[in-house]
Amino acid sequence: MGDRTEDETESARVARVLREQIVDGIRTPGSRLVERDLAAELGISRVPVREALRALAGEGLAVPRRNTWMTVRTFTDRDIDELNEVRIALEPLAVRRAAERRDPDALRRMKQCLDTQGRATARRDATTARRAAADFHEAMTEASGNSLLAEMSSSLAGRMRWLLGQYDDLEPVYDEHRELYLAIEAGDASAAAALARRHLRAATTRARKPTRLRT
Amino acid sequence: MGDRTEDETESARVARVLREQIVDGIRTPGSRLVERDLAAELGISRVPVREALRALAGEGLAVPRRNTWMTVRTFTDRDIDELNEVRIALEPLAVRRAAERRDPDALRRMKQCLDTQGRATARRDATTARRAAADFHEAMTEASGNSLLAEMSSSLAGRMRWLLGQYDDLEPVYDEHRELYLAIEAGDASAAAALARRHLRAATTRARKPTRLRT
DNA sequence: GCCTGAGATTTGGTATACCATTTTTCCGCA
DNA sequence: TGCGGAAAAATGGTATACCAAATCTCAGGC
Repeated sequence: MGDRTEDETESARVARVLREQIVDGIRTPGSRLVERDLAAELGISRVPVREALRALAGEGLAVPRRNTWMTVRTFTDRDIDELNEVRIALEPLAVRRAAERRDPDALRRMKQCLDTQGRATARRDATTARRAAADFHEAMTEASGNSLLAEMSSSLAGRMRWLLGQYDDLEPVYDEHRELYLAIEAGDASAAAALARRHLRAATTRARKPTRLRT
Repeated sequence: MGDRTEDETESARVARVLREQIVDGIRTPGSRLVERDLAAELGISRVPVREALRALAGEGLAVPRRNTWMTVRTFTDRDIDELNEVRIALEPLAVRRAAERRDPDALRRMKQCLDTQGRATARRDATTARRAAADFHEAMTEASGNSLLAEMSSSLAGRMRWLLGQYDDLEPVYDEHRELYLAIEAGDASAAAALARRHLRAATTRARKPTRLRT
């Protein structure tokens, strides 16, 4: 999918491909990300690969070392806790602002993501459901009207998509997103913020279970 | 200063130099950042300059356009409000955690920055005072023990340094930092969080005054 | 005088090449 | 057999070169 000649730079394309592979677990945590090898693999030169790797490092999906190869990040329980702690600081604010604004375009985008997520969840299409869930979060932070807040959340998107990939039961995620959307659409800022906090606390426990099991 | 042969990559050095020039206003908002020109100016090739510019764009100090030059970011009142809104979400959390941990090393680093800031403020050395104030914030978020939180704050550091450069009276900033430090050192998490919120509200009004005056 | 648009110029995107540093390999020795 | 350590290989950092796209300039027409 998406191999068309978009007017996307090679660098952006490579970043997208690698990000996908990392969050989907195709690139296993700890494995090397060697500029030359990736360039050869993708049939391009090192320069765009290099830029893509820097971008992934910025998103916390790749770990750079001095003068040596990067590796795919290994997420720990502590990383998950830190991520959720930051999200609990940012997302209730985002949904509160979104509920205050009720921007029609933003609401429409959220609704679209939500419906896609709902359909994908119903037919057990985990990949699509996860992607739609991530898109919903992005649309939500954009609906806040605070572009910096949206930018910060977007820099967490990779980590969040990885996190979503860790658990299989995606129904509760859809249900909670739906409640969240309804509260925002209704303009109930306090309720929306409360739901966001609850959603995040639930996400913490959901994520920890499978991680703990394979210890 | 700092022209020694550190084992810093050219790319990092260029980023540091440009960041300094931007927050100090030597590169005026809206002015072009042309890879070739900067490379010639610094006597190096385009590659490290390119990487530095990407980094600055990530920090929100440079604005990239499609297939064209970047420009130095022009900050608006709205940008300031958005920045402070995000800081109000993140920093009280950081100081709360810092007060709960009271890590001796972290406290020592904070104290050191604070003292430097105090001395520089007393002798009206605005440049040093601003840098020390920024370092204090960084030490504070690191003291939280949440590395992601520290990373997020660090990505805001450039914008914050720009913001600090906008106002001249640095004494209140020092006073508030000192109170903040004392609360954290005393382990009073709630007081520390409250002080952080107050500090940020004060920062908003301080920053807006000079911006408004030159409208 | 002002718009238009085609050619010249500027500029970022990518490819290739070389170098310094780090990592790996593997031989000789205890 | 295990352990330095030096040579070899791997790898990121930087420089240079070329290309396509965007921007700028300016002559020509209204």
